Amino acid sequence: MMTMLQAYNVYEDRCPTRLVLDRLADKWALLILDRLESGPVRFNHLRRDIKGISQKVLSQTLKKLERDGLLSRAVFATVPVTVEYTLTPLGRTLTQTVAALAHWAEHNMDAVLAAQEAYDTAPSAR
Amino acid sequence: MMTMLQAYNVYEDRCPTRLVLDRLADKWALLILDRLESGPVRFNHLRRDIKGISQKVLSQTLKKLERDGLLSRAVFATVPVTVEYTLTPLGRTLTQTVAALAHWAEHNMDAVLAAQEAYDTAPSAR
DNA sequence: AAACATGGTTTCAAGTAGATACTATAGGAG
DNA sequence: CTCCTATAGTATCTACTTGAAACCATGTTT
Repeated sequence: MMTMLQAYNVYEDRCPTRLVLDRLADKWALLILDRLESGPVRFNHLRRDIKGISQKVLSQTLKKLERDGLLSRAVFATVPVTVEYTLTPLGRTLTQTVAALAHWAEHNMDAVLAAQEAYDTAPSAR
Repeated sequence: MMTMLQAYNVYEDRCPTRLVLDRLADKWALLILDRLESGPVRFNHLRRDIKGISQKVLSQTLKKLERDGLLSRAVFATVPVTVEYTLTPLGRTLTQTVAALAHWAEHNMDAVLAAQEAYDTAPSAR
């Protein structure tokens, strides 16, 4: 299948890639995708693992990611119904990049915190 | 310098990496960092290149990125004053990952749009 | 004098996120 | 029988953030 890569440009306002970037440039979406890398996870399990996310935002974010084809939703008719979220192959192509971003944050925290402190205590007029 | 990598965990609510992820999980910040990869750019040049960004948001985002030590701000006393923004070495370590994310969006647009259409036209109860 | 360029700040309306409470179903404890 | 637990969400209300537009200060061009 041939694709015209030049037809898409994230810098353009009306380019559909902006819609995708909007979705990816979302703290919760990144954390969810990263968390799903190791296998399927249930709703409340995600809620407990990703500290600070609310039920509403988790629900909304999962719905958007499913709509984008990045993860799939499987319902099991267990006693309290179980819902499992799994990365799709498309979603799987993303996680490596996403993980790199999340892990950059972990590795470069010290430098960023130092920069913030230097900035905040700088004597120059700001 | 030894760092305790295990001390940081993006899934934890109060972990400082969350602050960094908040910054990176920002559409405009990603676009700015990506745009600066090829060299220093002036304020209004960024504004024109990144279609749809407002002056206020550009100004605020640049300030945050400068505070985080990801880019530096240089003022030149030209006739209308010129301000140039440049990636710092720290910022430079990020751009490859950021570029990968932006370019994932460009490469996988077709699949995402197809998934959205399939989702929206699905007969299943949603 | 009016328009335009620079790099911003201010203001205000509108949209979004978060906290909390609520729904529905069914098993087990008392 | 009633209460508490668990599941996976939805509804509501408030507080914050975003975006659009106007404004500011300077100086050069028309």
